[in-house]
Amino acid sequence: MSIRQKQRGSTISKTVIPTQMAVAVDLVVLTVRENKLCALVVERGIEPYKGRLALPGGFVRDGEDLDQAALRELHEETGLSGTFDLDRAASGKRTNAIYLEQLRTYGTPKRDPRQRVIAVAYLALAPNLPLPKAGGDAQEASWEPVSKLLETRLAFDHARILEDGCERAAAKLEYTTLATRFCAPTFTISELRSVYDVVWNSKLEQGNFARKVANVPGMVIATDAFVQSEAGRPARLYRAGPAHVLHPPILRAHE
Amino acid sequence: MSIRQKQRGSTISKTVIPTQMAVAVDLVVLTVRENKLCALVVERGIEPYKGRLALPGGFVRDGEDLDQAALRELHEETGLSGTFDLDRAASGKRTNAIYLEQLRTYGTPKRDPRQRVIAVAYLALAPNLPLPKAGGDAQEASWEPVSKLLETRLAFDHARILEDGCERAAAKLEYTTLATRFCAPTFTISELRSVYDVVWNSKLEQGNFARKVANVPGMVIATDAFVQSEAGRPARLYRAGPAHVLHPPILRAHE
DNA sequence: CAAATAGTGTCTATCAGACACTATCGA
DNA sequence: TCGATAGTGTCTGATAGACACTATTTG
Repeated sequence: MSIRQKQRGSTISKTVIPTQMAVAVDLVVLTVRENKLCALVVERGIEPYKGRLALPGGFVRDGEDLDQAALRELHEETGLSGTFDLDRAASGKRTNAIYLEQLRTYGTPKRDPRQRVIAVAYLALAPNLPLPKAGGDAQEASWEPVSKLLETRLAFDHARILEDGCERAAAKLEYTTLATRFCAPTFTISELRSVYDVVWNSKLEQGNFARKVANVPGMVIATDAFVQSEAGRPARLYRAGPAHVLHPPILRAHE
Repeated sequence: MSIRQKQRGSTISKTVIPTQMAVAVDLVVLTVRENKLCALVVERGIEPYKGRLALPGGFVRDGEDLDQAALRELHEETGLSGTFDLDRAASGKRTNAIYLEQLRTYGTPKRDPRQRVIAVAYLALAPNLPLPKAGGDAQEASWEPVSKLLETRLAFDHARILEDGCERAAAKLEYTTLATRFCAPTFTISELRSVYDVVWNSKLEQGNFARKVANVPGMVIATDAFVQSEAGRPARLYRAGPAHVLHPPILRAHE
């Protein structure tokens, strides 16, 4: 395949063959477990970084869309299915599909010592789901607290990617309804607040948060079911509403 | 070069050679001219899409960082220099450097009919600068109103990329101080408000906007210079302040 | 003077945050 | 009964938006 491309930006016309590179997708799959923000990681079985923890991912295949590749890798690693669809709740969709969005692309020349690899990172937000057992269809992947992962040395530039993913998630909670993606199909307001507190490392006031969420049109829809926790008054269950943007936003305390 | 990678997600170990692809950077360079949001475009001189308008861009070179490639292309197309640095104003930096940030990556298999090309798009925000004359170091690039470009048929999937870039810019004006990047080193509050109005297609109330901007700590710094326009009271000139985030944000009217 | 633009004062409705209070459960 | 959690009432300070008003220029 000898495709030639006139190089731009030069008064003297040159023809160059564009450098070919490998393209991979890497996944930052976040969830909340035991009041900690956790990410999905796999242990690398081969060099380089053999034995280190890494974000799940793999190479984009010939003729495969980037988004498709991300969905495929997610399924291969977790056995779970994902979706780029923003909608939920509407028309009783009880889908457990994990929300995905493109995060950022990383292409520093030496980020993979073997060869030039361009990594298109995706961010996924998952409810606290049990992973299919290792040894089955999926490779052994595990949830690990982000704080711990950022102390251990992740493979490649995955620490940076993970940080960027967490920051994106935290930012999106401010002005979108994506927090509900961390929750099961039905959830209590306390569970939703816990998502905010874990991702933001905050302690939002319980009463104000409940009122706030109830007043954002389309964020949550009350069901007529309740759950009883350890103690206290039973909490009403809600499901995600049709709204995507949070208006007005829930702002983190800055500075 | 026969690099092999164990394919993940399969119980039977396979080795595959990752597909190699060309990687390009494409630039959405936005500015405001004559009260219209404009983007930088070039006319394609070769097939495919010969004669069509396209976003400036080019292939990433061997050993070249993605960000470097974006800076290089920007310089080749406009003769101007860019920066990923968020800071401005502080310590009297009178840099005219155009702000850049990564936008999104586009990799649909058939987006380039010649071969698989992964395009890493960058968003650049520029003040209304004259472009160096064509025939010089830079190729002939021109500013065209975005509204017009989205009616004409841009090459490749560049209409989509342009739309995404505009949406990103509009969103960022809400909660960052990037609007000042559309302005010259010193500017009036009216000029800054015009940036918002053009990008958002809004008509913000003049008095409230001025107060708002003045009250956001670190957004703008008053100078002791004034400018006289056609008629009316002379307007004070400001320069960009050290703040990056806008707190509280300036929210668009939604719904 | 009028017209135009810059900038401030002021009022109202809304909202965030603090915190008290009520509601409803288990033990 | 107490302790715990869910949810509401209420007050205060800050803010957005509407709009009137003042300030300073050109013609």
